[in-house]
Amino acid sequence: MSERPDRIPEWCRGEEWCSVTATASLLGRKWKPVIVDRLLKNGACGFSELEGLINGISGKALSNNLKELEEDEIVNRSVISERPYRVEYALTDRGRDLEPLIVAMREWGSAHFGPDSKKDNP
Amino acid sequence: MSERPDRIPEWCRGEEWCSVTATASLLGRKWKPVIVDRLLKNGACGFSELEGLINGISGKALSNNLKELEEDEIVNRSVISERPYRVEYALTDRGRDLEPLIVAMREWGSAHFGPDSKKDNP
DNA sequence: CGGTATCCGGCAGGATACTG
DNA sequence: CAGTATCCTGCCGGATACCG
Repeated sequence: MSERPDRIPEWCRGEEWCSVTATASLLGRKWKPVIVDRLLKNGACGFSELEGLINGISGKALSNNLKELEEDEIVNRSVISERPYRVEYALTDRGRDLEPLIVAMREWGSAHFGPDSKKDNP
Repeated sequence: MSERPDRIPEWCRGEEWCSVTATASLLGRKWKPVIVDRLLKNGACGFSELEGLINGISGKALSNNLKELEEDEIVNRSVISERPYRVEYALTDRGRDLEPLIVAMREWGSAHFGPDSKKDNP
């Protein structure tokens, strides 16, 4: 498949300052980072399993986002068994490389809005 | 202002697995991480200056995103001078705390789509 | 179980023109 | 310079119903 997913803008080529734009183009949606987070923590998941792990997501949104993540080679989908029908979504290498990014999101989020976030002057 | 911006969903409260959702709610848009990236690299900027640093953004999008980032206490806006009219956007402490996250985005982006990204087997 | 089809609303964001 | 106003588009995503 393509080295450069269509989701990354055409004008965004190589320049160092473009890398954030490129990343934001692939992950900058409501659910994508959360999906990657759950796959990092739980390993490969089935569809409904993933749905259960993500509070508030609708089946359609999950389906669409998984499809795009697959196109962008962040997630890999494989059929595990035919009867009963079982599918598994797992991170690719590229997807696993997102771990530091997701960890940074977790930390920033819980530092500022989490259970033990310190107010202005603790 | 509010500890928990409205943009973070109501059901997202404290639980550790919510921190990614919370962060995605605040930054998970097309331009926000890019804006933070530019402010990190260039320091405080005026409006047009920032517009020039961000390839492809429209004035309206920049205006809207800055307003939201300000509401979420990630960016601070201050009027520098009245004649000529000058404004400056700078990161708050909370905004500066995003640096590791933005750095992770830069690194993932340039590793996978950047000028010197290695193909599958270098 | 693992989705797709359809309908539908909202909002993000582009273009352009205009203001103080 | 630093925006706002308006118009208009497309996509995102929720709800629901249905399929193999």
